[in-house]
Amino acid sequence: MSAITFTINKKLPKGALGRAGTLVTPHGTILTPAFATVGTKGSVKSLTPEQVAGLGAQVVLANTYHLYLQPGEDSLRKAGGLGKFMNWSGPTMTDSGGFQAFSLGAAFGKKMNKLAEVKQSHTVDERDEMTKLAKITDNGVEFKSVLDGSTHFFTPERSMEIQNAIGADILFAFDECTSPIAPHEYQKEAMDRTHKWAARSLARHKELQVGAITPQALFGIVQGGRFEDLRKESAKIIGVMDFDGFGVGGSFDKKDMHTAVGWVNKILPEGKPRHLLGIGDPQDIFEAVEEGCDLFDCVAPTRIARHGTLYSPHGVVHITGAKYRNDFSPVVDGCQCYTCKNFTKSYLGYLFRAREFLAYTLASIHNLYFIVNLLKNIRGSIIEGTFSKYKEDFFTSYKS
RNA sequence: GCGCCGGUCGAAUAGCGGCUAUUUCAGGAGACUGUAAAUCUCCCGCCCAUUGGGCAUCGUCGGUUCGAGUCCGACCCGGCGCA
Repeated sequence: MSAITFTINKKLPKGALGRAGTLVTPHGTILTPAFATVGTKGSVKSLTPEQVAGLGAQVVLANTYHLYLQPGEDSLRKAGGLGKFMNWSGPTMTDSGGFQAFSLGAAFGKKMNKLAEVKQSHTVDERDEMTKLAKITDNGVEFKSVLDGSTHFFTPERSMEIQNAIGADILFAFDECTSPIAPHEYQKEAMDRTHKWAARSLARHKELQVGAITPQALFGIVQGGRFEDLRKESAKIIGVMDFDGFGVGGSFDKKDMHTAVGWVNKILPEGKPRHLLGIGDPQDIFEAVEEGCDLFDCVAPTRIARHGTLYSPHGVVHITGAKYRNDFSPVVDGCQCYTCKNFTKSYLGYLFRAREFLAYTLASIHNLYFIVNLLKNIRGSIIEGTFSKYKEDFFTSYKS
């Protein structure tokens, strides 16, 4: 008995993988494709839950590692779960902490992201190994707290227990997110480990669900990096396990991420939802929806917003640019977000220069609205059968 | 008029004989994809250039020295004190 139900309402024509669906969770319904706003620490940075709901967001994704360190699982459990704690009444999800094996491990202290263009193998500087905050073994991941340096050990079982305490509607299996520059040999090793962890996550999750008052759903995560053989193998193995849905995780080659997503989604069972972890660039979203992804999450909209970069249909706007100093038009003409309906580019640029907190709030509202609304429009276009045209028009206008 | 102190890239600063003149802010351009992120990077005298190179510059003009923002002299500004 699953905690969620997923119904496909309409598919893209000609056997394409994309579809519009309805995902019902214990805390509400998500119309897919959809963008999950990221609230890592139980807060969508700079926004109130009312603002998040007001811009049309359907679901919030938080992070197990961060919430475990602070405020801690006991607090979350006593609060009645993440939703009550943060006053978000809608659906919630939690990432397992697996991503931190990458962000605090291989990527720590480096200029690296999960979409690095892959050219040649890099040598690992051993001094870097000493400073990492995450170390991976077959049993789990040893983390050092980013708050106080204390050491903690996550196993798949522990991640499930903590996520159970946090109480989100949809949980993710504990996985290892690898570096995009890791060689095939290591990707294979990490993938095999992730598969074992998936089975352990699932087993512990099922135990924890026995007699649960509010049921939770668990998504398994496909890994395999940028390699076709590994991606397909991972999709086969994870896809037959008894998960409620799936996450597609890890690193991609920026140029053909959608190809890799396609390999995976052709293999995953059609009837279950698929979440593309950590992807949120507008163009990437179009591609991934076309290749069969239903859910997305990404820190980019809120992060770049706080750093002064705003989305527009023509590409990105650096709002502090000198050319906007006396531009008293909205960021996007006709945009229905609270920010565009009420404020000018000139004012926003000024708020950033003056380091006023309102800058971060207004910019985040605009960017989240842009992405959430984009997914809403994509969904509409799938249902109306105009997806291809909508995508083409968007790409023509949008310059990355 | 005399004496003392001080004049460094938009601002504020460091430098007190040794070669690329420091840092902060302001200004300009970027980056950011399951958040160590209200963060980070680069530029910020002029002229060419593909890496790079050439020429300036520390109030002004002289001087000492192999070498001067740094030492000396005169002058010009500003502040304080005494007449």
